[in-house]
Parts: sequence; structure tokens; C-alpha cells
Amino acid sequence: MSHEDQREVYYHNPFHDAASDQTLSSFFAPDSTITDDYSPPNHQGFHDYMGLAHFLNDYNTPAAATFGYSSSSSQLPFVLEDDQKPVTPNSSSADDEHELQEGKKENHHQLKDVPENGGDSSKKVNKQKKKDEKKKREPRFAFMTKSDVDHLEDGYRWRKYGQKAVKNSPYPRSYYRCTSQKCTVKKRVERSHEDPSTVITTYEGQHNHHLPPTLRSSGGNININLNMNINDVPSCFQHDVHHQFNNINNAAHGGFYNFNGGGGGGSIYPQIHQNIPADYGLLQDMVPSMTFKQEP
DNA sequence: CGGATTTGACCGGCGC
DNA sequence: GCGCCGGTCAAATCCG
Repeated sequence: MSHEDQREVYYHNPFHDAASDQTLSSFFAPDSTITDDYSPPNHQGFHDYMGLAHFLNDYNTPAAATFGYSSSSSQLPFVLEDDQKPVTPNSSSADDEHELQEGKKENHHQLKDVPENGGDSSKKVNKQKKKDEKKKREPRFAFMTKSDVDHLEDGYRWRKYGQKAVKNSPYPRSYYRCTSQKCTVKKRVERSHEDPSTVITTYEGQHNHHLPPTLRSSGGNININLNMNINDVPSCFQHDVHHQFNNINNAAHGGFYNFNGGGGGGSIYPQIHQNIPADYGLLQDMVPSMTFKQEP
């Protein structure tokens, strides 16, 4: 198992040292300015900001107000390493630790019970096989958003397959799976107990199909400013990143995405820098480090 | 009636 | 070895 972990989880790197769970946590600290103090530095910033917000809100109205440009909301897109999770500092502990294991347990269930013919051994074999097959953990991408609605529409069709209480949190975590055949993408949605107005959405894997046409909406173009340069992303992961964001944008607008390289005027979270401990470095360095998992 | 959701049970990993 | 925990299954239930 431990060797499995090592095999599955490959951090990219250069910045990995600076990016720990703690680091992630700092992003979401309750006292962080990321959600409340943002003020767009310029017009471009406004669009960037609204892009994600709009996506997240596409079909919920109540949240619309929340996303008002003024000061109440923001999205923090980032990709997680296998063992990282967007949580607030206090939610941590056990929760986070367990999070690390999730990749390996992905499928143990399949053989679960279903004792139709007592095929214990066969099931186990089957299970083992599947386990071996699926060991690989898909890249994850998560972000936080302010919303009254837990499950934000993203254009794909999801089937809920589970819900669990989250330790130290009054809010449950819901598990969804893409309903498209052969698509293994999963999604987890939970509300931050640190900030109940915030929903943490985590996608795992990449869709192997297009968006359901009927769910596409026709909207304008939007920009997502990652506050990092896509060129800083290891080439082997650029595709993943592009794809993921493309999914997001398509989901919301049927439009296109646009990466705005590092730091330019339109950062969606320029304020964050102020809250990051000096040794964590600049956000633009941290993001890529959190973002990509290198496949073995 | 078919598909989606709910919900209790189960599984395997990990820490103690 | 035991208990906790996250993640998943699947029967029951809900809903259009």
C-alpha cells in the first residue's frame, strides 16, 4: 500500500515543498481575504472574476446575488494532488489524513456482497483485479465558491451515489458520478463548515465525452485567470488543465476559455498573497505545485 | 415505469 | 487487533 501510494502520487514539483495541505488551508482560512476583500483591479479582472462565478452559478439564482461583483464571492480554481484537499485549516486533522487514502480505495467495493452464488473467492479475485486496474488516481481539480446551492450545474449529468457526514462538520459531503457510459469522472461536493456560504467542489478525472448537448447553454466568452502561466505547467499536464477548464467553460457557456498567464492584471485572487506565509512563496508558484500529478 | 436519490451497510486503510 | 473514517454499493424509495 504505501508503495502504491508512492507509485500513484507523483508530484510535480518544483514547488511541491511549499505546497502542503497547510498551504491549501491557508487559501481558505476564514480570515482570508479571498472571499471578502476582493476588488477587481481593473476591467479585465472583473471579467475574470465573473467568468468563474458565472459558471458556478449558471443556474441557480439565489446564488447570483452572492456572486455580485462587489465583494462577496470568489472562486478558487486549483487542481489537487492526490492527497490534497481544499479544506479549511481546522477541518483538517483526521479528515485530511483520510483524504490521502482515497485513491487506493476507489474500488474495493465492487465485490461487496451480492452473494448470489457465494462466489467469495471469485469476487475477491475480481476485486483484486479491479483494484489493480484502478489504482491509478485521476487528477483532481477543486475550487470553492460561494453558493446557496450545493450541487452546482456544470453541464454534465451526474448521479449521486453517496452522501457521508463529514467529520467535524455539520454539512454532509455528496458523491456524484458522471452518468455517461464509461466515463469515470467523479465529483464531490461539500459545504465548508468554516464558511457555510462556501461550497467546495472537487472533480476527479476527466470526461471522455462531450457535454450533453441539451445542457449546453449559449453564452458569451469568459476568461479564467489562474494567476499563473499555463506555460509553467509541465507539458504533460497542460492538456489536463486545458481540458478541465474547457469543460467548465463549456458547461456554463458553451464558450471558450482563456488562460491569462501569471499575474497579469486580472488575477481573481490578488489578495491572497497577503495571507500566505512568506515561505509559501507567491501564489503563482503554489498553484502549479498543487495542480499537477504526474502520471507514473 | 424508468431513472434518480436516499440511506444504511460494508470495505479497506490507517492510527493507536 | 480494534475502531474510526472516507468512499462506495445497492436496496428501498422517490419522482416525473
